[in-house]
Amino acid sequence: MTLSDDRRAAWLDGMAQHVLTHGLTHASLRPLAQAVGTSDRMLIYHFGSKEGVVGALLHHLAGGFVAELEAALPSGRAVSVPLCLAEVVALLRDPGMEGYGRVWLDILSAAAGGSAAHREAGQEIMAGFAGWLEGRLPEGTDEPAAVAATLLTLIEGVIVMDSVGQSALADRAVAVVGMRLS
Amino acid sequence: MTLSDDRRAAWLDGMAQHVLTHGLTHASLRPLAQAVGTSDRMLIYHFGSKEGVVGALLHHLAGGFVAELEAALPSGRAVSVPLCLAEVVALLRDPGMEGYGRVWLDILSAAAGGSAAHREAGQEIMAGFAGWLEGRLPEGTDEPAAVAATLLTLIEGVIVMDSVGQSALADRAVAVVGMRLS
DNA sequence: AGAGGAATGTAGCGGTTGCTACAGGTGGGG
DNA sequence: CCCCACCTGTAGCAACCGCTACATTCCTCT
Repeated sequence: MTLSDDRRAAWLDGMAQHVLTHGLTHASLRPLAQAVGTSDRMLIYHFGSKEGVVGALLHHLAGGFVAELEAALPSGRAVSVPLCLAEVVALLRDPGMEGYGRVWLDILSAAAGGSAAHREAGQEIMAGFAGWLEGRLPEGTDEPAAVAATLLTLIEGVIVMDSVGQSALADRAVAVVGMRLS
Repeated sequence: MTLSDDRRAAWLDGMAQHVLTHGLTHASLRPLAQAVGTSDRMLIYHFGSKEGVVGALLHHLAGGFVAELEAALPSGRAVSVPLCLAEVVALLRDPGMEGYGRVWLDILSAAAGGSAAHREAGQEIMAGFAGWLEGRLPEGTDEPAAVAATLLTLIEGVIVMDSVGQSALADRAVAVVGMRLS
């Protein structure tokens, strides 16, 4: 259980990478372990159980997601609410973020299925996203929390529409809301 | 492969019921078969493979979903766009529709994971939902298709927020958009 | 009644799952 | 030096997965 922090972080990085490309739903211990050069035996030993592995991995992914957001759009505040919305949608559609979209839907599915760990990870990711988004709203926005909630909900809808190939509908929605919120 | 239509429909009903309460992601043939009083052997025999079972089941669920929508709000058009939005959100949050929300997220997860069958089912469900929603918009709504796309995307976002216990954020978004769209 | 195809039960195959028992190695403190 | 606690490789277990071979029953058509 002592496992040096370096190695733990390296394992989590490697497993996160594996999950981002292969999905979280059907991730099993042996491929996960192979992705970081160890064995299922060791994952169980150091994390206690698969639940422990997944819990740590979800927490790691939540941090990685906000880090990715801040790395991609670090410049501070957007110049208008519609532009902010458009920027974020474009960012989430970037191929580099594709994996997060997939894992995100896996998390939602598991959370809706009753997994407390996934539900909590979902809340953690959502909180991080909401905080980052609110920080990007133009200075002096009225009711920033309400606007952020609106953008957030709409953006989640865009992710859903994209996942079934209805990006066109999502684009219309973004355009309409952008116009009404300006 | 000949399987009378009655029995096929009964099987699909039973399997749909099972999936609506136990989830689609981890549904396996043996429990599915037991739920309708047959064996995995028979499901494979009549549907060819698990893929065949799931494909038929997804199609059945798509039909069942729109049927449920029309049964719940049959009265025709809403009196205003914000009211329409509020009604639909309330309907989707009804405990009777809970199973569909869960299965919906399972479908999205699988679609994002690359399953063509789930992706197509997602499009079918989305199309049915969009059509029904557009038919509920108040008479004389400007650009009904754009408004429907907006509501649809926002509603998908609400489903997502609800699944991680952030209904409060979703409510704020519904309120804001309702105000701006009136 | 007999023939033949459709439908079904039984049993099991090969694979994967999470997890574990057992046997070692390895390194630092007495 | 030796001992003991930590770490790890090997092998395997029991359960489950989709699927299938084989034998049998059932129904229909002639």
